[in-house]
Amino acid sequence: MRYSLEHKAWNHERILSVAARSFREHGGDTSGIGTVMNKVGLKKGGFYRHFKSKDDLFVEAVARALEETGRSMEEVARAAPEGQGMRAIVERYLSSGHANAPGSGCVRAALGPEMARKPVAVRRRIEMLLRAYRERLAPFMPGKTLEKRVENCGLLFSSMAGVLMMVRVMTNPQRREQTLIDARSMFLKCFADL
Amino acid sequence: MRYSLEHKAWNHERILSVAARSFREHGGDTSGIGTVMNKVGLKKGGFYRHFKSKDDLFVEAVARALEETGRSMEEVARAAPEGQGMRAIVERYLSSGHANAPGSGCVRAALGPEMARKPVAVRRRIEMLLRAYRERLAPFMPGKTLEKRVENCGLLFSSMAGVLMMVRVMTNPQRREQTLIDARSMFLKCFADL
DNA sequence: TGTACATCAGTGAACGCGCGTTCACTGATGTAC
DNA sequence: TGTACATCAGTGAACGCGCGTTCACTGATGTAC
Repeated sequence: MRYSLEHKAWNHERILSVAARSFREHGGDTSGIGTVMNKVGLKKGGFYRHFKSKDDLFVEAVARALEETGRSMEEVARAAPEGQGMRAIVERYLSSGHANAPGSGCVRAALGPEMARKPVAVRRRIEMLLRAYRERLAPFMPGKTLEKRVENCGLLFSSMAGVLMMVRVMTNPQRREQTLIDARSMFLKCFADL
Repeated sequence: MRYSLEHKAWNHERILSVAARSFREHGGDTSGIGTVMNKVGLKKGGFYRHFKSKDDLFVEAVARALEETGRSMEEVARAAPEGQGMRAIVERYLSSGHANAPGSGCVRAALGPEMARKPVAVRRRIEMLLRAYRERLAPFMPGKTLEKRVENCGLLFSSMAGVLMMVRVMTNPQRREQTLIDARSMFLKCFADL
């Protein structure tokens, strides 16, 4: 081969990383393959050596984003005092930092409706990723059974994604922050005793 | 004038109506001006006699959608027994019917991230529309003061939009319905005593 | 060890297409006289 | 009442542009002998 296997894996990684950020920042329809490839330092023609199609890249970028967010949430929950995992998650998710950095944030809040419009085949792959995410963070959720905790995990993150998404529409930083404060206390109160 | 004033107003209305549906169904970036105009029965060149730009149409379509959803929610809340307004709203919003009809549903769940990516000038206009919506439905919300009810209205609809959006990603109708049921009882429980 | 060949990541040009926007023009109507 | 003119919603063609995808080709490397 012309390039070593590590070389290819490395570029694959970089395309994914740039796409995951670009899609969340500007939307999937607005981020072109050409732009992504140029940012990586390659020409757009080379894209199809790495991915079957743009939708294929989309799914892998969603996977990457969910893995990152999931890891971040898990870390913050583990670092919290005993029994305060969910509080830590809510506070991290509904933070100004998260609201101001969609490119490295939760993919639900950035691409939710776009995911919903994808063909069934694409959505099925995304569903599996979302299930893995729910199960990963379920241990920190309230609920008597594991099943309940997984369910609550889904509801909590979907709801918070909606709030984050609408906070990002707001133009006034004070109002954004105040809404996040209100939302944090609302979610902590609501999900404390489920 | 070539056409009467009513004629122009009527076409303006129809462009808006088609766009509001098309944007919510396929996304703003994916619905072209040409497609919208053709669906109305006009050529795309005529678009600029009615709107300054596509972003201008976007804002007016959001306004139209929020007005429709707001009216529907207000109706359902008024029709409910005394004190059951919010319950009726939650049940209508988190219904299968709503989940299956994004084109005529809540614009937050369909275009939230897209709105968040618009330039500040556009977002400011949308903010005003959202405020009007919150104030319209605040009477049915829990909260000791009007201010609290308005705030809770914002949080409730943002959260529900997140859930609706993620339900639309799901491919299995049973799972969609079950998630909506779970979400309804969660929101009713949470927002009952705020 | 040296040579011939196969592999394949990346290139660059091309494909057809639809995008948002502009503009000279049309022609039916309303207005002025 | 009849005529001349102004208005302007809608047309159709053009603008430059970027899109996703395909493909013949390049050329450095790995493999086979």
